[in-house]
Amino acid sequence: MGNTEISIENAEQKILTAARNVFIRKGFAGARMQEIADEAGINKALLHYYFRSKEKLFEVIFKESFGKLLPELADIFQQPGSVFEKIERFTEAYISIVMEHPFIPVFVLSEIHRNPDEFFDTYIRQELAGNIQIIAQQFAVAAQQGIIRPIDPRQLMMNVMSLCVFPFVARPMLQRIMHVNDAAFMQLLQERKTAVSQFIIQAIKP
Amino acid sequence: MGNTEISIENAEQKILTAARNVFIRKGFAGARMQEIADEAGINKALLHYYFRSKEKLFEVIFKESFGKLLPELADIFQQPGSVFEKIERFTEAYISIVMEHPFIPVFVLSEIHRNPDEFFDTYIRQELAGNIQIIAQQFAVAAQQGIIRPIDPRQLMMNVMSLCVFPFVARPMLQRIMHVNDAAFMQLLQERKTAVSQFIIQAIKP
DNA sequence: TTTGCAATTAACCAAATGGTTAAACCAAGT
DNA sequence: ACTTGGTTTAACCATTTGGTTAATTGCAAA
Repeated sequence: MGNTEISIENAEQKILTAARNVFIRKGFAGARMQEIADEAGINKALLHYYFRSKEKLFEVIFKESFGKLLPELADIFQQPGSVFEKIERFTEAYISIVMEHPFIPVFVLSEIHRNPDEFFDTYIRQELAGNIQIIAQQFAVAAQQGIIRPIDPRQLMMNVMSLCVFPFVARPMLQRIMHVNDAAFMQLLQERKTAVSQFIIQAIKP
Repeated sequence: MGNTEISIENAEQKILTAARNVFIRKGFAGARMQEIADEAGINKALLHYYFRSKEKLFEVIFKESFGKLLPELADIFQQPGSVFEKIERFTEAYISIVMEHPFIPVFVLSEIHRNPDEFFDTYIRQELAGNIQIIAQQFAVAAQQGIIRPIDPRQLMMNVMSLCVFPFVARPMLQRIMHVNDAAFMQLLQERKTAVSQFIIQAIKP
């Protein structure tokens, strides 16, 4: 009966999955090791056997999640193309990736409040800081050349981020406000991949 | 020496101020009653004397904060005016109010994850649910009449909210990314009051 | 001055929590 | 059969935490 592929997960995987869910529901401080153990169907001591501490466990999950997002996004503004193309690629990539890992923005949000400096030093300063300067510069140049309407590049950057991130962090409220179930919300996000870039481009094209 | 106006706060006020700060820094689960007491410069038992429990204390602060925002926003879409005017008023009002109470969006965000149903039932369903339907309806009608470009009203609503809320919840990261101090960030928010509505209107006008 | 009542505190408590330990389990190798 | 190694568990521990209690303080009315 060879079938240890998906049906039977090993303890480590079960822990990671359970921990991810609990951390999402409760946040870092609110999460309980016992609850994670219960949800994983294993003994609490096993958590510490595989991952030394609550902090370490969270770190593993956080890095694993966030590590998926950063490189792909960083890449986009390196490659050639017009500002419009880059915005299209960025929003499409961000929403696509995060649709498959919806917990990432919530984690990031909670981390930047819990530990802003360490978060920034660990993930942003090295991997993104340069790119962000480049993006702002590209926006500024485009505005100067009349390729896009005059706009503070920092406001534009905030706008792009806002439109991508917010639906994921506000999802529990948005679904209730708009009376949409999970499937319908995923459909909205699907449409949003192009809706956001169209919205932005319409707003900034001369 | 009559001067018990501002300089000398009573214990209750000191507690509320301290609690607000600690809840912002640590979130509900991460906040410690002892830390609040220390920051208020009073004994921990006094917290329970004035506010029965941690939950109650948080509730008082949350309601007090959120109560400032809701009525003013709800009002805007009731009053007459074009869609454009309403968007202008909404973004201006939201950013203005929240600039003076920057903790509100963070509280709301954490509450909709901690207790989505209760939050929705308590604050949204009664006070805003109707208005939100009205807004969506107004957007839909405007699109149909060609007053604004064709756009899914739900996407447009999410866009408006995104652009207003995000800078406040992502502030610790944004300031580091953009290398701006508190004063400069406030200046950015100040400019954002009109920048956001201009951005939206530019995006949706035919 | 005394009484009374709200405000404030130190000391305490039970429950919860992250983490540890020593023993048991179990599959593979000999 | 027996050892060996990683895996898993039950029981335990020290500390933290929200909350309580009983005593003290301060102050205004009688």
